Amino acid sequence: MKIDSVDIAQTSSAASIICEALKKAIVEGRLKDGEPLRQDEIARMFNTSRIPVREALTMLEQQGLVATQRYKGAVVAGISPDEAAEIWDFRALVEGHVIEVAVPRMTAGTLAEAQAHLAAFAAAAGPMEWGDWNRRFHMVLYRASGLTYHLGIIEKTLDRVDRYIRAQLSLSNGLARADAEHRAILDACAAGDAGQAGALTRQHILGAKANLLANLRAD
Amino acid sequence: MKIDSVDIAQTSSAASIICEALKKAIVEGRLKDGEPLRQDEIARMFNTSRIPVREALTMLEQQGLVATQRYKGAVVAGISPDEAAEIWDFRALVEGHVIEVAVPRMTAGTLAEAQAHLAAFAAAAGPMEWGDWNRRFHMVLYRASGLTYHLGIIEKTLDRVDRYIRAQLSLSNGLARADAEHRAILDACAAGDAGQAGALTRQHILGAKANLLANLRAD
DNA sequence: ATACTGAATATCGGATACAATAATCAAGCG
DNA sequence: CGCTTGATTATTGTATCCGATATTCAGTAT
Repeated sequence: MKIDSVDIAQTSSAASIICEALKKAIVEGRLKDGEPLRQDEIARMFNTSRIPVREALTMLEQQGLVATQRYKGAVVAGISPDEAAEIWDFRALVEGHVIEVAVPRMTAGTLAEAQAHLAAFAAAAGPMEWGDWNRRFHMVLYRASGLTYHLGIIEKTLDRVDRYIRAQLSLSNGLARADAEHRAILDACAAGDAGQAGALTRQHILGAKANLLANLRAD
Repeated sequence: MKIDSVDIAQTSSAASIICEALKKAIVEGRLKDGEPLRQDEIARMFNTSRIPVREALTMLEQQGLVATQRYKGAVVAGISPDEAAEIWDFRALVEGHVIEVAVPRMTAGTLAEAQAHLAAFAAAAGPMEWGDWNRRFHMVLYRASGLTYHLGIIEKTLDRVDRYIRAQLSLSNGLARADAEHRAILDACAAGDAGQAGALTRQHILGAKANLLANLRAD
């Protein structure tokens, strides 16, 4: 076999492509809470029938990103202050644990990558990029844990709340504060102090929770 | 309005009915790991077309209960020893935390209900019932926490592994040991000792993990 | 006998068409 | 004028049909 081979496997169906596109729009906050998602309209956007659209919406509903009512359609699922408070507590619990497992397994490459994401975060120009680099920074550290199941749950949870995190980063001091805390977390990781990394991560998340709730209440 | 009104709302579509039925069969272990799920076969069973079947399968895939390959179909998703180990650690983390939150919020009714489930558990006759009452016992205690998001994650995780728990309960000493540990947990709850309840729950889960891994390795 | 080739079958992904339900709106009645 | 009632429209849920892909198996050549 002397020719170069390309993996031609179509691993992605129309449904999953549509799902990913919608998910991205929701996570980035381009689709607002409660905004209805019409099957016909989406089908026309992607030049497909409604069948794959319906499967995409089914996936998103399972992920908690949209809420569907029979014969009434799907809307972007919002989040109540109570839910928000609980989800941030959950994040502190799980992400705090995962980073403690991760620290002793981090390589020089892990730390370098996290450092690079931190620099990109500081240099980024708008809420979209801030959110992206923020998330990448944390996930690189978590991924060193090798805890696949935990990581999947974390990703799902972040998908659910990423747009609120982006909004918080945009507020006054949000960016500077996050940056300082990120550096402290990374220092603890570099020092191999798992307990400290866990404690700082929990503080980071619970501090964000307090800010978020204060702002949600302001509305 | 003087007549009795019945909620005639059809909250359940064909897809969700099929999904629940398949989920029950998988969770109870009646469908074995790797067993293929043919669309038209299932469609015939429920007297529907394949469309709602496909939506049910996408739901189950999102929940991690089936694995789908494009143009090849869906099979019941098994679990590797590594995944099992990680999932039990996750359970210890989350369920341990949730019960600590729950203890101070438990009412006399909560404890009575848990007690009743314990009795039913001891009186039950086979692996199916053991599994059901075991799960109900734990969930009643967790539910007192009021932590909706955490509870949802716990339910999803238990769906994923319930058949393995059932299998473990059927093994020698599995039942007696679980019963003794359940009583200890309930006692701690009744005494209002959240820390103790959390510690016992974690032991309960991590002990089960050790048993499970020993048995998985024996194969 | 074995390995390759190609047709036949089984199964899945998607498009079109129809049925069921909800939302809108106009007409009639008090 | 407000409320109800019925028809119209919009949207969703499901069935049927068609094209795409994978699998199986018979046939053939080496």
